[in-house]
Amino acid sequence: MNNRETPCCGVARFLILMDGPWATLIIRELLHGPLRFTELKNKLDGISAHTLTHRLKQFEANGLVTRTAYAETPPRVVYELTTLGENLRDVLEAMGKWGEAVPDQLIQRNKL
Amino acid sequence: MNNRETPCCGVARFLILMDGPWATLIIRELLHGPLRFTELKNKLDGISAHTLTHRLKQFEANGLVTRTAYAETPPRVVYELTTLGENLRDVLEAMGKWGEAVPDQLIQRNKL
DNA sequence: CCGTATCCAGAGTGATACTG
DNA sequence: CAGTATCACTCTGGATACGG
Repeated sequence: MNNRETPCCGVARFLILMDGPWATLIIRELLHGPLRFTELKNKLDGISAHTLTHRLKQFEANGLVTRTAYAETPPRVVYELTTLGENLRDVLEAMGKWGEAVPDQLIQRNKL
Repeated sequence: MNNRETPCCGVARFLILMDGPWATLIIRELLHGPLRFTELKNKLDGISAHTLTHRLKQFEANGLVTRTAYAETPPRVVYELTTLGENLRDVLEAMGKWGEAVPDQLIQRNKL
């Protein structure tokens, strides 16, 4: 699926950047506005600091999120979507709309 | 992220059903119309029979795809989207639209 | 508060070879 | 043609403990 010159379609490009189950969930939270590390961690029930750090760094490297650290004590770090990240809103909304129309039983059968 | 009574938002529900990098790509191919196993495998460059079988079975179990086997020699099996699967079109289109707007350099830096 | 370091488990996937 | 079986690898992600 990878290892080709340049991904043909936009769908594949989306998938490369939004890799893993947490990626989309993190973006969703940030669509409501900038958040601090701990706020993000609290909202994303079940995510580990390890994973959150990893995903946030990847997003930052890919230009979807900006990281702003304030030299205070205690430190304060705020994550915010870039324009590129903001543009994911349409995709997330389409996902959400579809997901809400899915019968509950289907979700139940798959690990949750 | 999982192990809660019932997923709160539609986004999470989408992610549960569309798990793994190939899931979305398979659906995208089927949006163009029904396809046979081998046709699907050829269009999805790099996918193994193993993986394709797995994903297809999962889709079938979740009611996103129907599987029709014709008792012929050689056998012919056709996969087709259900209405639920068809409804993913909007989501895929949003993804594609976003992905096409992503600068090439970002894609290059991540394994491809 | 905001991470990082390390170790480890599990899922998804690929390669290969084989079957009805 | 349409899978299945087996093995092994990679990568995400959790747990825990520690550092700035």
